[in-house]
Amino acid sequence: MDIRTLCLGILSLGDATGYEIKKLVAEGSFSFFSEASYGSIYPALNRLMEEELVTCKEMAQEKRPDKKVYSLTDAGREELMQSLSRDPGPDRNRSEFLAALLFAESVSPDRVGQLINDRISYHQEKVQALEALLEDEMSTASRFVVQFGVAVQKAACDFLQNNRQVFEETGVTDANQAAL
Amino acid sequence: MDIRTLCLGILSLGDATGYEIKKLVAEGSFSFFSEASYGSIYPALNRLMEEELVTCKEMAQEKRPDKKVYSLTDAGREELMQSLSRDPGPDRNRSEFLAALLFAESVSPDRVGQLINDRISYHQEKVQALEALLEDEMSTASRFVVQFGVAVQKAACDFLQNNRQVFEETGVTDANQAAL
DNA sequence: CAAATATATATCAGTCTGATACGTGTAAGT
DNA sequence: ACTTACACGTATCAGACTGATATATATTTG
Repeated sequence: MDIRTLCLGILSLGDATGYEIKKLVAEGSFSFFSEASYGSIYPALNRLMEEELVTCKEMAQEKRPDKKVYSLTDAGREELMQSLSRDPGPDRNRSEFLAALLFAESVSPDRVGQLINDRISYHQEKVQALEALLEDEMSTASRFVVQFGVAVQKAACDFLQNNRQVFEETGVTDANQAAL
Repeated sequence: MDIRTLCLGILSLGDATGYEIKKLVAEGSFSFFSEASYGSIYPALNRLMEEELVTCKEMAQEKRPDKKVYSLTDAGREELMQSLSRDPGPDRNRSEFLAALLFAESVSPDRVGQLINDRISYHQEKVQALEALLEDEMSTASRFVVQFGVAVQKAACDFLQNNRQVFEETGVTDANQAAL
C-alpha cells in the first residue's frame, strides 16, 4: 500500500494533520503493519489536494505553528474504496535480527545467545505497547488488528524461548542434532 | 539491513551470482525476512567490487550469457563482521491486508469475510512453502530461521480462524461486543 | 535554569522497488 | 509442428520512500 492510499485510509477514520498521521503510523494501531516518514506524508497530502481527493483547513493557532487539517472529499472516499476493492498485496516482513542470526552463526557463536536475549525483550516490549493500546476504546477492526499483532509477537517470543537451545550445544555433530 | 550487507552475508555462505542472490532472497530461507530487487543487487555488487570487499570470476558459458560469480574477500568478511556486531534494527512489517481490514470495515462489511478467507489461504501456502524448504539439508541457523517463519505464519493463521467471528455479527452493539 | 521533548510543516540526498529491456534454451500446451 | 511460457543471466531507470535535517515555539523534566 502506497503512502497516498494509507493517508486516504487514515483520513477516512477522521480528519487529521500530517503530523497526526505520522504519529498514528509510528505509535498507534497502525504501527504494527505500516510505516511512513514525513518525507512521504507531506508530498502525498499535497498531491491528494491537487487531485481534489482531500480538502484542507488551515487552522491558525496561537503560540503554535499553523495546523493544516485534512479531510476526505467524496471523490477521495470513492478512490479509497477503489483501492480497497483490489486484492491486498503480500506481506513484507523484514528482520535484521533473523539475517544477523543466519550470518553470525559461523562467525561468532557467542553472539547468538545475546542476540536472542535482546530479541525476546524486544518482542515483550512490543506486546506491552500493543496491550497498552487495547486499554483505550477503539473500533472492532482496530482491536482485531492490534490483537493480531499481540498474537504474532507472542508467537515469535515463544518460539525463541522454546527453540534457542539448538544453538547452545557447541560443536554439536549432525548425529547429535538429529537425536534432539 | 541494506542490500549491500545482505549481499555480503549471502556471499559469506557461499559464492553466488547476482541472479542466484535474487533467487535466494525471493524463494529461499531468506524469503521470510528480506527482499531485494535486481535494481539494488547489481549496483550493490558493483560497489562491493570497487570497495574490494568481493571479487568476481567471469564464467563464459556456452549457449548462456556469461556468469559473474562473486566471492567474499577477507576485507569483505571483516566488513560483514563489523556490520553484524551492531545491534540489529527493529523489524519492519508491512501488511496491506491489515490496512485493508481497518479501512474496509465501515465501507463494505461483506468484504471482510472474503479478505479473511483469502488471508488464511495465504498463510497456509506460506507455511507449506517454508515446510518444503525444511526437507532439504540446511545449517542449524537456517533451519531455526525457517522454523521461526513457520511458527509466526501458523500463529497468524490461527488468530484469523479463532477471531474472525468478531466481524460476523452484523449490527452488533458495544454492549454485545463487551459480552463476547 | 538548561536540556529535552512535543507540536507542526517542509525539503533532500541517497536507497530501493517494480518494470522493462535484451538475448538464448528448454519445457509445456495446443 | 508451432507457439507460448518459463528459466537463465545481466542491466538500467523513473518513481517511491527513508532518515536526517532545518525551522520555530511551548512545555516538561532534571
